[in-house]
Amino acid sequence: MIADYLLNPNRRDHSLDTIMLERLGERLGSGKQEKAQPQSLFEVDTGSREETAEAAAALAKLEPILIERLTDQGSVKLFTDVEMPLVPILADIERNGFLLDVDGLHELSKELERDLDQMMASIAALAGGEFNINSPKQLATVLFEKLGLKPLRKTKTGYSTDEDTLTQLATQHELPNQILTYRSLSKLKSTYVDALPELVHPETKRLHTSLNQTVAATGRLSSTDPNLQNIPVKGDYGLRIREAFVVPKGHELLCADYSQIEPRILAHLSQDPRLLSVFAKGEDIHMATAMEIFGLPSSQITRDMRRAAKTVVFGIVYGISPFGLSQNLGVPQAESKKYIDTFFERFAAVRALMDRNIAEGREKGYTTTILGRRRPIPELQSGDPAQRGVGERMAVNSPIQGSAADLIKVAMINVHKKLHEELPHVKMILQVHDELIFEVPDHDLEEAKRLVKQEMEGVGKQLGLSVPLKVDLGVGKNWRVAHP
DNA sequence: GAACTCACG
DNA sequence: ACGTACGTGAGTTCT
Repeated sequence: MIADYLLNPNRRDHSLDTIMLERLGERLGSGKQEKAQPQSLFEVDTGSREETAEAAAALAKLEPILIERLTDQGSVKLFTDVEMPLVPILADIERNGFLLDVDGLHELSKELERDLDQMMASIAALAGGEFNINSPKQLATVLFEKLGLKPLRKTKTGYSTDEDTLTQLATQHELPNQILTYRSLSKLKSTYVDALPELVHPETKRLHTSLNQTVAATGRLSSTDPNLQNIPVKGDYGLRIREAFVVPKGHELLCADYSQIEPRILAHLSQDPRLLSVFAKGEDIHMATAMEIFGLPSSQITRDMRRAAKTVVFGIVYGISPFGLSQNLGVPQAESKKYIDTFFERFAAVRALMDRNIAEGREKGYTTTILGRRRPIPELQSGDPAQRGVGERMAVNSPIQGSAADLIKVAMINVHKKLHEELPHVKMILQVHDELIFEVPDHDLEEAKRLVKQEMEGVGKQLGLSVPLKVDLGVGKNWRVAHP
């Protein structure tokens, strides 16, 4: 929606200041459909470039207060210094767009249609009749009444048929596996392969997403219409969808990922000596935690042990419970509890950080990130223990996820500035939480790689991080190949 | 429009 | 005793 607006030829000559005001209009909009509705600020366009710039600067100063007043629904939003300078950069990204291989997706659609037709017949045979596989209700009837399989979990309205359930049911019957495959193909076809080409802009021939700065509670961006932050990255068909994200002739796609950004922030915030040492030495974090958790030298760490350690670290960042970890790893709760206990023994400062975050959240009503971004967590004051649990996990996770969002926002500002000065033909075309994507003319490639890596990693020092930041680069003619 | 499911970091 | 990992957006079905 916003992208459409910015692409309107009648508005192309408007100054960035005007665009910033437009973005403020979006930011102050109320709901999903309403986001581009003009609010009073939206109308502030004096017709004079200087006056408009002045108004924008004034708004930038007032903004935290404005936001606080206008979103006064128990959720106070305060904005740090990164959001305003990011506004024209997001507008740039939206205007640039991502080139899509529409013909390739059309081919893929036909293949998927054939596969789905075949699977539908085979599923009908196994189920003893045709039914709508996309209907969880009808599927539950087939699985749990017709075939008599044992339901595992309930939803509000009936028995669950989600991926986790079907994976477990697969040991009893052949049907669940086929359903899983059918579902995943159907998802890819409807959400991506068929939907994306419809959203290509008729003039630019590109996909222009909208990047929202006011949706995610932690300070992350979100992406809509289309969401380009959840393009598939796994499986044969998923990878073929990524192949459809391409660059024009004479260009390369450059992808730059922060490596292990959240564990690095965990190390910084906790100041845990072992974690700090792992990153200072450039060691493999998951191997290192596996060695600590299992008490074994690296030579004796198996792939499964490393995978378990990786899951434990994720769990810590999310505010873990032994139950959740045991579900995720498929091990008994007693075992997952041992992993967690041992982790906290070896990385004691991490537990202290979690306790600190929860205590701060409870006392102040909000948590904070590296740049001072606040997230209100009223759940911590709830009388309901389950709700408090929810709040505690938010209090553990928000400073980490939110600080990562801070870092990449600063990186975007720095990279954008340097590109403008040194490589004006390089376009930033997407951000996916810990990853920036650029469209680069062939002759700029080597310099762009150097610049992007240097600026992204440089944010660590700039913000006083106690760990080095590491950026992995990938280059190619499409997103599948270029993804590091 | 709610509920369910599943795509991503 | 109880529910159970953080943050998103979108397509489909059904009420």
